[in-house]
Amino acid sequence: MKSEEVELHLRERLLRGDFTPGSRLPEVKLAAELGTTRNAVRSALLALESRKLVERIPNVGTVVAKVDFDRLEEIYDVLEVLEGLAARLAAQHAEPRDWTALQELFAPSRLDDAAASGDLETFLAAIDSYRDTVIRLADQDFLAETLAGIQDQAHLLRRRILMTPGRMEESLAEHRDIIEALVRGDAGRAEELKRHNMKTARKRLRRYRDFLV
Amino acid sequence: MKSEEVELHLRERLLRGDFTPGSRLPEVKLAAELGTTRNAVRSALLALESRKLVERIPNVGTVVAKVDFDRLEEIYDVLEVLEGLAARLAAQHAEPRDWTALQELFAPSRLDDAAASGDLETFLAAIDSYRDTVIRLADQDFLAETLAGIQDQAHLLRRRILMTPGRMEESLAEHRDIIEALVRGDAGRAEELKRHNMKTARKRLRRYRDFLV
DNA sequence: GTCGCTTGCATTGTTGACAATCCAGGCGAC
DNA sequence: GTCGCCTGGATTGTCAACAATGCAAGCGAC
Repeated sequence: MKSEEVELHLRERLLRGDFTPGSRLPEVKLAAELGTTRNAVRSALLALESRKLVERIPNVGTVVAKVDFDRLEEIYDVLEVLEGLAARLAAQHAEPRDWTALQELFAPSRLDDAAASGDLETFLAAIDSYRDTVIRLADQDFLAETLAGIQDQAHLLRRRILMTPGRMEESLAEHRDIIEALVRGDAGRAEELKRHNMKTARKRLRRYRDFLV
Repeated sequence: MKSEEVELHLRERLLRGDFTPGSRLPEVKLAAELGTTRNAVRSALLALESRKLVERIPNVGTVVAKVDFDRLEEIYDVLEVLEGLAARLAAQHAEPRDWTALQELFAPSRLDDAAASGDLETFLAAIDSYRDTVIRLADQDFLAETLAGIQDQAHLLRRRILMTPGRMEESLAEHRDIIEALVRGDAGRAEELKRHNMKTARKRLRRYRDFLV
């Protein structure tokens, strides 16, 4: 198992929440588990540190990054303008027919059941489709990379925010509005609506603060 | 010389433009130059790769990152919304008296000579003061880190854009407007003006494309 | 001349052993 | 009992030697 595979593997597990924040990630143990060398694990952890997914304390060890609440609010501020930018660029670059798949996915009554019953995985998959489509149509590699790096850090919280009462319905309605603006090619409105969507997420982050952390 | 010192040292030189893009950075040669070990250089280069300042080609070597023009336009799109965000947050968080130093620095006729005579270093120092002040007053660590990482990648071009005819005067006028809005605490206007400032920089990037690369 | 092969060099990649560091637990002085 | 010291174990950090890789120059066949 090469260093990059180890990094990918660990990243998956970290994003899924398999490791509890603050728990230790000893190089030798991981190397044994994954059937690889300590160095491969080591450089993978080094890379994950630069993504802020783990924290390395010199001569002590590596621990899973803790979610700092104030920092998460800051992350959402940044995400707001960047996701808004992505929506704007996508609206500018795309043709109406580029949106058909997304339109169908978010068509009336298509996702209402998932939202009402709290089917997180289905709903998350839909939101991810939105993201992937927008980022692809925005056609900006640098923005895509930047967003990916930031979203990694907010990934765990995102799931929990969606689990707060009524969030899926709220988010669903907001995304339907956004997509409508995107299809119309109304870049300014799409940006505005996406930023609004991030703002409402951020409000919940603050409101349910004690439950989410 | 420890790995982090090597990284800092190389970063300085890369940002100053000491190495021509595409030139090679052999681990052994650098280690000898800096009086350190190959390992220290190696991990420094690894870290610089994640900042996109150098490019590492497996089994071949490390080269100074080339400036890809399309990518730089994308970077400026992202910088536009993030610097705008920083200005907005700073205007929201700061008191009028927080701006006195910046006001004095950008006071009428203070920087006009530097702009007119093309004194890049003086002018850059002033712009850096603006940045530092805004980022400090915005008081958001995450935004500061994100911006720092991105600005590193655009640093070389920034100097060249300022050298295009009339840019310093243009930028000076724009910054005076921005600062005026900041002092008034007009967050929306400050954001708008800073974004405008980045847009005019981006226009020059495009206009002088062939000269800048 | 040019194509393909080979050989040598420069460079990075990997490995294993050893050094440095930190932390916890135990032990003794008071 | 508590404070301070010390020691053992766990973990990361460093190093030097060796392996693997890729590139370019040189050489020969045609």
